[in-house]
Amino acid sequence: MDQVSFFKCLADETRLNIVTLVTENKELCVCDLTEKLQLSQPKISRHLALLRSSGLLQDRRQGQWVYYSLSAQLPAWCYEILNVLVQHSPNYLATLPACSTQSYCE
Amino acid sequence: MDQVSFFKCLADETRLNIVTLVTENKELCVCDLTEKLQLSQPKISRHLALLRSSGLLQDRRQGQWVYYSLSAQLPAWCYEILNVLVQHSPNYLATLPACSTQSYCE
DNA sequence: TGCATATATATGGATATTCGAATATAAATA
DNA sequence: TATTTATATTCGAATATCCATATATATGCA
Repeated sequence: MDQVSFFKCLADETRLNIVTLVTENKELCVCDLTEKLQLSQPKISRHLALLRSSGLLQDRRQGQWVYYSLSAQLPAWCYEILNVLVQHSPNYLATLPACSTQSYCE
Repeated sequence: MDQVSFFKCLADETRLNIVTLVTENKELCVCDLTEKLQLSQPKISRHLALLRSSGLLQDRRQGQWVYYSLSAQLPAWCYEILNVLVQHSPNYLATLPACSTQSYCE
């Protein structure tokens, strides 16, 4: 994970929100993110694919659900920056609805 | 300076190098950067304009030279992230040639 | 004023990014 | 097996980004 790739991951509002939420919550499934961010499933999924192929996130399938978390292989400076991020993340992220994790989290 | 704009500033190799060098050196003129990064003057200038209009850098003209430095108005999290950056900046930045600050720094 | 140096901007083309819509795949369950 | 739920991918269009080249502006000095 080089620095430019890392910042490209964060240089989009959707991806920044995804990464912030995943960092705060350790692990989230796709429908959690779809619900919390109120965005379409393909949009979330496309950004998750980019974050995964960049090496920032890792995924884990459990039954029908796929859970995303921060990759365990990141260099230290990535974690340091993400820590700064979540400590200064915009307040609205904290007020997003929780997810029932069933039926597209409706 | 919102987070997405900040990361867009850093999501380009040229701009990342400019910001890292300026953070390390407090203040640099355009020809310093042109020389250190071995890039064309218009290319450097274009990226500097973007960094200035984003509010990340401020400029100061002294005679024919324009000196760039980090904006003094940045939120704390920006400085924190930039500190992480310079402490983990790739080694090659440290070995770039110095600038004689005369005649396009030749 | 005229010229050299330092920096900025405009133009247009190439490439990359982002999106919505449609569709595909994978697992669970009836 | 057929259906439902969860997730992923493809496609084309719109937009954004980046670059090289050419040119403009600003300052200093003869």
